Amino acid sequence: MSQSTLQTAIKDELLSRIKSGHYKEGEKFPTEYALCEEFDVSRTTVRGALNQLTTEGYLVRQQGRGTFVAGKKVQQTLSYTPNNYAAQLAVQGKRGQVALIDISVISASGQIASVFEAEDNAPIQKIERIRHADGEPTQYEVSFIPWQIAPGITKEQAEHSLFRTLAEVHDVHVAKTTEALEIALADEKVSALLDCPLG
Amino acid sequence: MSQSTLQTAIKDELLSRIKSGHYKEGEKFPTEYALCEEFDVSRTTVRGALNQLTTEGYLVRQQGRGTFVAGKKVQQTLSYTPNNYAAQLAVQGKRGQVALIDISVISASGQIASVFEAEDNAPIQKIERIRHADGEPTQYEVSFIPWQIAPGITKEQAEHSLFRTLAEVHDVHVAKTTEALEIALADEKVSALLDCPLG
DNA sequence: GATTTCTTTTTGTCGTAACAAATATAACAA
DNA sequence: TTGTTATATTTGTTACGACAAAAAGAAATC
Repeated sequence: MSQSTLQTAIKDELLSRIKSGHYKEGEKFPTEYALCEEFDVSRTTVRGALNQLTTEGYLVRQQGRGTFVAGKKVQQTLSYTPNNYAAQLAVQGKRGQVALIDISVISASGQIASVFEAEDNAPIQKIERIRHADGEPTQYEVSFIPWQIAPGITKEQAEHSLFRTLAEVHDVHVAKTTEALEIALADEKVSALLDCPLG
Repeated sequence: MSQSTLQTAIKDELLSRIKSGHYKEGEKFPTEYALCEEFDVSRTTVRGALNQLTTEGYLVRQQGRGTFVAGKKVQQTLSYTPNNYAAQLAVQGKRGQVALIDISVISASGQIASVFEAEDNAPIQKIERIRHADGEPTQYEVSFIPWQIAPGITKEQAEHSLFRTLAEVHDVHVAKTTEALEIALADEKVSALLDCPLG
């Protein structure tokens, strides 16, 4: 079946269970030891699978309490940004374009951390883009999204399913990603942004 | 110093070295065993630190070759991330909330002015908001819109237009998502953003 | 009954060890 | 030189074990 590793196999099995609703959302998930027995593997392997699912946003773990299924929550929210913008433009009969200026991962600090109620140094993705309408720039936007919410893509996803899912989706066309994105050391940037006093 | 774990301590140390340019971008990074010796810890711990840095986009690892500092050319993970958003976004649509943090008018300067090809001191509307999903903050966003393009966006409109457009969202499609790469002038950006004078 | 204390459960961290898999390097042969 | 083969390096996976830390639950004490 799974030509990959044990970890991945178990992860896939658990993921399918989650999606099928076998485990109720928001509540209990089998403990590590329970899974060790069920799959007859070591705790290392189980934790590997659970950690993958956690970073991808399917599970939430808490020391001393247990592991919980994360409600479908978040991946959807992001859709509003482009959709909403497209809707606004459609009303005006214009066509939209989005130029990605910079995308990078920074670590949470100060106000950003407090906004998301995240720990310090939690990875946060920062996206800068310019929206165009009919060729003219209309909006300059900076977004901060916690890494857990929009988890980084996994190796598999990057290799196969990504463009397929993109094709299956609406008419979202993604141009090739050619060049270099700057991997900022963006701590300075953030602190600069944070110095921007709010009203 | 670091009251955290060994992993985190080593991760922070390595991260500071990366940022300080101690390790050249795009190329060699010490091997796991080398780091084991240097810090006198087990491979488990070193790998923990390295994996953190990898998922945060600072390192790229390759079996058989080694670990490398993620420079401008090795950014597979990050470059795919926006695609991932696009993929995930179109899959489902649900409800979200938007909290308006601040809306104000600033005068164009530096980077902002050049983005819009506007004169200096041209009025620009600045909007800060936080997007929530299921009560949890998922995105912190700052937008800059020239006054001529969208004159007089009031607080009410900013809060309500979203929900109105949400109704129309379904068949509206994102026309195009291009990724334009600009390398970056990060310093000017920072200072430009710093300049934003609030009322 | 309410509070404190102990015990149990569960996840987090760190260590050791062995092997697999992918790559690089060196040695050798044609 | 070129191609092949063998060897070494390096990261990936899995196992086992021990203890720490956090939370929940039970028991004891006031």
